[in-house]
Amino acid sequence: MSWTDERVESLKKLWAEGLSASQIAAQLGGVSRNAVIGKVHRLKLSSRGRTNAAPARPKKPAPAAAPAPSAAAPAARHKPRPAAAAAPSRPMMTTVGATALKVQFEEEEAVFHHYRAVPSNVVPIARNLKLVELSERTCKWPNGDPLSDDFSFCGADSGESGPYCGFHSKLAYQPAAERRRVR
DNA sequence: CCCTGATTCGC
DNA sequence: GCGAATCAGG
Repeated sequence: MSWTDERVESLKKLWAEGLSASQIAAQLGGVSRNAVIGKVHRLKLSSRGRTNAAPARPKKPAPAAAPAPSAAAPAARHKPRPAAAAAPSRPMMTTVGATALKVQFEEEEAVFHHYRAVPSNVVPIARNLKLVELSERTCKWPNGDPLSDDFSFCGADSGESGPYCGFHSKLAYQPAAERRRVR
């Protein structure tokens, strides 16, 4: 992908809207956040309006002495960055920004509801224990309204470590993993 | 560890 | 000009 006038235009717009470089990169597609940042700098768009008290970072890396790894790989200038993976067909690329944020929020909502909805339907080896009946090895997945009288915990064997049984630990941790994968 | 932008420098 | 690698920081 190259920086066509159109793409540069979108970049300017999104950057002005306050989106992060990675978010912009996702919106444009086909570029990394580094590419976006690099372009932003070349366009001299840095400041972004806000009060930039100039954080100041005059540090220089200084390549340091070469390790001289004897029979090391020569070039090694390869990049394991396909980068163009994302970009899953968007209806309109013209109206983004706030819209993008909204979409992201709705996705989070969906995950949250999934997280909360499933456990009430499926029952592992639950014993529906009260809070005081829990031990180190009992699953602490909550069932019902905490303010209700019949509020209980799964109570199934959770094994040596972890607050949840095998079933609920998946429910508890999988959504987060999926969310991460989507990014 | 996740993320952010900033900088350098080989291409 | 481009952007990966790296840096500094939240």
